[in-house]
Amino acid sequence: MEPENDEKFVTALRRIALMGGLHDYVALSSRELGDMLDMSQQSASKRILELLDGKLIERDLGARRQRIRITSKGADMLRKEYIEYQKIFEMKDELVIKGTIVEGMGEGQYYVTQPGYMEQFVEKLGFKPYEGTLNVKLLSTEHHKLDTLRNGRTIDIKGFERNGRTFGDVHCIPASIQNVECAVVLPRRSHYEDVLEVVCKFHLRRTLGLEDGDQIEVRIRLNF
Amino acid sequence: MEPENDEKFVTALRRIALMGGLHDYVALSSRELGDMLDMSQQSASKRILELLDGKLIERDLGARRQRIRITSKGADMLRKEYIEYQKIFEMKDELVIKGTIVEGMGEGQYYVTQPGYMEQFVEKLGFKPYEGTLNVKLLSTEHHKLDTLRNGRTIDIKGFERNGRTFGDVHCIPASIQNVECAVVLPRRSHYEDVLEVVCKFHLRRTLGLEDGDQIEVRIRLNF
DNA sequence: ATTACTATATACCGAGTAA
DNA sequence: TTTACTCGGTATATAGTAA
Repeated sequence: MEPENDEKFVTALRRIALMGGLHDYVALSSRELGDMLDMSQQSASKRILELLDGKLIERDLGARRQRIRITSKGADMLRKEYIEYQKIFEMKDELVIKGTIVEGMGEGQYYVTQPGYMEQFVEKLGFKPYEGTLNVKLLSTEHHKLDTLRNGRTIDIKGFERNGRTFGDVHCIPASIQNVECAVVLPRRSHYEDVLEVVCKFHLRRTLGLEDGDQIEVRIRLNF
Repeated sequence: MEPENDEKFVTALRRIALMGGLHDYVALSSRELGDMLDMSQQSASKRILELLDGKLIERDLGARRQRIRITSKGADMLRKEYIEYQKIFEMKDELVIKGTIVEGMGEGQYYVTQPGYMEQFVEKLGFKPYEGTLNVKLLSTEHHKLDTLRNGRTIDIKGFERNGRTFGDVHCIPASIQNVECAVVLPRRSHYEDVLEVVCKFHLRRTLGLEDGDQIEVRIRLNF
């Protein structure tokens, strides 16, 4: 039983993040880090080497001062803890995400109407979706909330193959827009998407009178 | 230079908090805690003793299963980290608290007009307060935000004595209500108060046309 | 001033075990 | 079953120091 001691890494990462290391390289000597963490320069230097080894930070070792930034792997580690704290202190069961309506390119309709998905939507979401999706582009300030969603419970729609084409797994969460029940489809993590696709029993654009560019709030139910 | 290793304590506290230990005693054996923290039963037992020693948890050592809850000191430790994560991920510099206008009992006026306070208000807040306060009773869902405020920066007004009566320290934070600049006075922690007193250059009730029972939003500036 | 190696001191963990 | 002691092995920290 090895203790897998993430904690000492996260502590250092948090310090670096508070200096802005999530967004850009920050100049940070081992002595400064040591002071912040209440440890010696030597230990801080070692900690930095460990973080580098674990690909949690990247370093630009200049002649005088090294500059450090947090990798996406390191950011994930921090976010995971943040989400735990949110659970502890917020105990919220809904998350509101703001975004604007954008034009769909028809793929929504193409995917939703695939029988392989449609059957599962009906069974797992409890309604037969309208044959098309509403696309909501998230405001940039809301983007990080996708990670919160991905770390919570989701309704998982299994992928399938059809005519030699692969349709991947889809992860949904129940939601509502202006009190109309619906479900959001989480975008793939890898593509760094910022558009939520919303499936609904009704034609949301018509029902709610929405047009491209309108700003809306999607209320997502976390503990369904 | 002793490393003052809070981190291992916070990690255990977080685990306990996720089980509900902030709100009530939770049954938690040293083996279970050990499993959750990836450590042995022996080490978890030791960790529990350390947490007890540091008054971070309280324990009800029953015959079969011990029950543990987090003390207010332990909760503070967790909240402090939570606030760091909020800083990292939210980068917010204001906090909006909702509440309703309630009747003041005249104590606001009594206190504000004490010269010992008034002089400091003028000096440290930058305005001469109207001789009375607006009392805002927080919605119960907003109560926890007081702790966030208490952990951030405050403008501290020193207490004093006068005619044998003791006037305590007062902690203020700059804020605004409907774009009118003001400052909130944090209620004493010990009394578990849920009423914010708002001091302002103007008579807020008259200026904003507020009446008892009206719901308002107080925008509090965190990084003044 | 840096970073980071080596050697030594300290802290920590867990196996064995008692109550 | 519990909790928690002692003890020995190991991991971690720092002082001294090189580059």
